[in-house]
Amino acid sequence: MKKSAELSNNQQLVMAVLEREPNPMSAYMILDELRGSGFRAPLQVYRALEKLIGMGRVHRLESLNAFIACSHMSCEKTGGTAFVICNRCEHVQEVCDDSVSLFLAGLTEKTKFKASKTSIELHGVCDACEDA
Amino acid sequence: MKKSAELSNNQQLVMAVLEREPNPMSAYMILDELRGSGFRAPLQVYRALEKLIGMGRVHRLESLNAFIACSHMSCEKTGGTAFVICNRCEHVQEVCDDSVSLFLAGLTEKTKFKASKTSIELHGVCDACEDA
DNA sequence: TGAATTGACGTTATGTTATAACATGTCTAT
DNA sequence: ATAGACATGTTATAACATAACGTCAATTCA
Repeated sequence: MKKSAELSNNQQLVMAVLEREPNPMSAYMILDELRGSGFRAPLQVYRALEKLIGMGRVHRLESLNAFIACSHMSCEKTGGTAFVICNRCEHVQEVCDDSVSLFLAGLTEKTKFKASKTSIELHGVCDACEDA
Repeated sequence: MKKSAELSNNQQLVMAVLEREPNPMSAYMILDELRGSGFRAPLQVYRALEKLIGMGRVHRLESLNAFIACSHMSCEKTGGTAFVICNRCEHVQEVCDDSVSLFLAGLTEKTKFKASKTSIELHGVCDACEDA
C-alpha cells in the first residue's frame, strides 16, 4: 500500500517548478522549464498537474488557464478558496477562511445545489501596485 | 452620436444565438450556428462577444470557456454575479444578490484590493438532476 | 508463481480556444 | 473633404488541452 502523499518523479518535478515560481504559470511555461529534465510533451505536465490538483497541492486558475502552488497546508479541507489576482504584478493572494466557506454554503443552500468544485477569482490591482 | 445600447449586425446575430440557447455555448458553437448567416471566422464571434460582455448582456464562464446570455436585466449594476453550473444538465443559475456583493466587498476590503472583474463559478449537481 | 490489475510514463497526432496582423468599408463631426 | 472612430472581413498562427496508442514496473491475490 502506497502513501498517497508520495509524488512520482514527474509530479515532483512539476511541483518543484511551481514552488520556485511565485506567480501563476501556464502548463506550457512549466513544460519549457522542464525540457532540461527530459520533458517533451504537454501531457507529461498535464498529467502531473491533474494529480497535484487532486491532492490539493496545486490550484488551477480558470480565468488565466494557469496553475499555482497552494500557499497553505492544503486548502481543500475548508469549504473553498478565493483567489485575488493582481493584473499588474500577477501576484495571487489565496483566501480560504470562514467568510468564503460561509458564502459558498449560503449559495448552495439557496440554490439547492450539491457543489463539487468551486472557483472564485478576482482580478484587479493590489495594494502594493496601487500605491506604486 | 450613437446610442451605446444599439447592436451592430454581427452583435445582434451573436446575441440572438445566445438568447435562443439556454445553456452555455463556446465561441465555436456560436460560429457554427452563424455560418448560414455569413460568418466565416472565429474573430467575428469573439469581437461581437467582447462588446456584448462589455454591455453586460453576455457573461463569460471562465471554467467552461463558454458564453451565456445574461438572464437578468444587466447584472452589472450590482457588485457581482455567481454562476451555479450543473455538470449533468448544463443548466446555469445566475445569482446576483446582496450576499454576493457583500461577500466580494468583504474580500476586497480584507485584501486591500481594487477589483475590476470577478468570477464566481460553482460546479456540481442541481436539485432537478439530483432527484432524477 | 504467475496472471491480472493498476498506475505512471512516453510519443504522436489532433482537437479546441483565442488572437495577431493587415486590409476595407462606413459613418460622423469638424 | 477629410480625419477619426468603429465595425467588418480574411488569413495565418498562437496558446491551451486531450485522444489514442503502446510500454513498463509494482501490487495483488488466486
